[in-house]
Amino acid sequence: MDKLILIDGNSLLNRAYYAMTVFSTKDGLPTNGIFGFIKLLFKILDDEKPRYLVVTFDVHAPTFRHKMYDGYKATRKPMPESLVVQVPVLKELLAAMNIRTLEMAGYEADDLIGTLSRKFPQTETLIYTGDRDSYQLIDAHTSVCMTKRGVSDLERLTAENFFEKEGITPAQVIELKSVMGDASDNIPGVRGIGPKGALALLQAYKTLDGIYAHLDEIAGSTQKKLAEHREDAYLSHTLATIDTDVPISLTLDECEVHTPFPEAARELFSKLEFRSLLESDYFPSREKTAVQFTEAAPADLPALTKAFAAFKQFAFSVEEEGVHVSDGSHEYLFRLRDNILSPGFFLPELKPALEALFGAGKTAILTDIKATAHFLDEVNVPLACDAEDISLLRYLSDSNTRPTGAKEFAKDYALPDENCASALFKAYADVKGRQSDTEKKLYCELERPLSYVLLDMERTGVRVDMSKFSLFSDKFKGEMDGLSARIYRLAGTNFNLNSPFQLSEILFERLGYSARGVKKNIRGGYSTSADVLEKLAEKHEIARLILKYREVQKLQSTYVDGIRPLVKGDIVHTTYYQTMTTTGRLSSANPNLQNIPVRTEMGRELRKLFIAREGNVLVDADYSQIELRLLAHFSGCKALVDAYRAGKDIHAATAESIFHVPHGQVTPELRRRAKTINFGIIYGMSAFGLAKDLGCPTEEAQNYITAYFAAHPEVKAYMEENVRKAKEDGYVTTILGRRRVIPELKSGNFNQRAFGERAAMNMPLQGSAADIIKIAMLRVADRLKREKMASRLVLQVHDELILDAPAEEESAAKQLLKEEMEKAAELNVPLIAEVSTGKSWYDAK
DNA sequence: GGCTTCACG
DNA sequence: ACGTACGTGAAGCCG
Repeated sequence: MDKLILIDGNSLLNRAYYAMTVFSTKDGLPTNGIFGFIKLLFKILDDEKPRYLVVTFDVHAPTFRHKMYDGYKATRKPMPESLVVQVPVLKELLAAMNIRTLEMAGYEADDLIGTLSRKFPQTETLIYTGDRDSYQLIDAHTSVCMTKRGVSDLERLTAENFFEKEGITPAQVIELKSVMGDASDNIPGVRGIGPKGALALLQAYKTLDGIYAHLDEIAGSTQKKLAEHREDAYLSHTLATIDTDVPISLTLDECEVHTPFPEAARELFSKLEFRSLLESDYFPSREKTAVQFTEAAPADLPALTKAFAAFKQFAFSVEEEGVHVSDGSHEYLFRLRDNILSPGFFLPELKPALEALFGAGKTAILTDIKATAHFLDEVNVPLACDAEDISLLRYLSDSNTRPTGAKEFAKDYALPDENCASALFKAYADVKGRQSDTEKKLYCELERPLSYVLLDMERTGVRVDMSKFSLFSDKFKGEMDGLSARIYRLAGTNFNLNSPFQLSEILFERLGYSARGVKKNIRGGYSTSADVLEKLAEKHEIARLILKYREVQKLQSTYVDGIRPLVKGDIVHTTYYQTMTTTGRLSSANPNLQNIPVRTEMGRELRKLFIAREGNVLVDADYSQIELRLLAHFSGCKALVDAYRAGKDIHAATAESIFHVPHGQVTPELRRRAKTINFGIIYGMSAFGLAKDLGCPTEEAQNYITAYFAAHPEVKAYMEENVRKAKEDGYVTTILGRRRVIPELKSGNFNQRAFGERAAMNMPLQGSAADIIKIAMLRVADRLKREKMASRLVLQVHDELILDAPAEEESAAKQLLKEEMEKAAELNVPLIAEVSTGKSWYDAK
């Protein structure tokens, strides 16, 4: 007999959800319920090998099964938002797997299951649910698998074993419930009679009718209760009875399970990051790549060189164990001794082969052009051919992805590790195939060319004044010694000043300072962050000293001790990451040269470390308020546009309009506040955040926001439209069409959603500024080359570019830099770059 | 390895 | 009705 499986979708999804901790995809979509559900589904398929299977769902439409009973299900807890969002995804997944689902407005899942179980008596029917009502459906061809704890722990109840386990017949399930009721379903039953009483009555009289037919035989209070609640009992009988006559037009054939599942299902599984489930037999095994795999040795070198020279398109990847090269039909691995990429060993021998491989006229498929070029630099092999960068391609299609190596890429394409370079072929074809026109343009005209500019910047590096390190180091050490001694004396004890936990003990326990309103840390200590210390500093010398100590300690550890070991000769080479941020900005690391201090004088002094080469000057240009100008541009806000066109001080102008101050009468304090508010706008301002920054009550901050939006209605409209559209489309875009998908907007968590909204407001501004400076970098690099200048781009700090320029090129470089930066975008307000020069970064400001 | 703190735009 | 600004990288602590 063929088996038919009926699954109560909502019930099992619910069980699966609560059976495991909530986890999500990297995009923030919770998937734990779906995962558990599918795991169970696979187990059912494995164990039962059913020919037919249907998953039913409730439709939460206004019409309920029992309209006449208003309180029905009123006591059930609402589904948590992180489960609600999983329902449509599960349905989509089942559809992709070609699994029949069924839902009908006005009918609960158990009505559909009840009907189906009666509709196909020629099958052996198994019902999977967590709803005990379904026991009434058990008959000779129908059994119920009840979820116990978790999802995979199931109890199977059949016509044979049901009476033994439950002490009643399946038919009596309804009868029992009519008497005892069910609080979770709001079935009243007979008030005052519980499970035990109900069971005893049923054992004596079989049915509800039987009980009432013999009412006079029943003793005292029970009789009284039964008589009083007769109506409730019969209502309950109706409520508890599953409808087995729903008009369903579904044939058995339509319920057939077809395995393996279609390719669409594999894609969705992979999107949901269900990698372990993809290993099951329910997915067609991918065509084994016909790639031959060779562990190549230097002895083969002449032959290899010849073979490599013939490759038109090839994938190349450097891994821990060695170098992989593949032309799609043959993959070579050059194993490196002791897993160390040591340029002194083996690699130089490979040089002729690598030169042949990366020769002009070919195409290299890489996971990272810039990193590969650096690798080739070690053996002096030029990257002379065209190159494709899969990381950049993927980043442009989804900036939320974290950078990964070739092996991680290969995993997504379900190929074995040893073929990782061959997998890059597939990855490349796949990513390229999905590319939109905008992405293509951004890739070909912006990001890929930029990676070569960044490569040059990294190779060039920034010159460092080595003699300054020890001067700073000594100065900072002296400061810290003095400060720590005074701090320990005030504390009355020595402790680890760098431990926030120990510090909080000293401040809030030993010294007993008020911890009112101070945030607690995870380990129970109070926060000792700068804003907390600043409050204490009004009264307490020790807090002032700690703040000073922290500042010096930071300068010493991060900038002096952190950077010094990274200097080669007198040049420091940072690494720019092009696929790290969600907005399109670059990031810088090892060392990070994008956060060199500037805000305090002592910190700013560190910029004296970064100097021009011998006989050169640093030419430094930064955009003036590029994000605010972009806001003016995008929103068309008249006040902002007019102010910028008139060349006004924008923060003063903002102050005038929101504080209603006559022109020219803005105090420095008001201007400072307006500036903070302007920043707040760019960040997707909240009253709370603004209040924290201004150090004023939240209500006051809210008033400022209200005043700002009253004076700038177009900005308000622009922000609202951004959020609205982001919610509709799921993403926001920049001036060049760069996308950021914001999955948080769909989150069930309020904070996550609010975060998504702020990100939706900020990204178009921050991202467009990033786009624009990238254009400027390409043009600056291009012009320097065309004009055969010796000036070199050496630094990018988000809205700032720095050239290391020979003294004789100084004025040409200044002009070129300013011009290209300002011409990089045409906005409806002026785009201004302010340029200055100096021997050091400190002087060039 | 996560948490806290803090440097920058 | 819920706790916050947007985007990064690095250091030190602590388990």
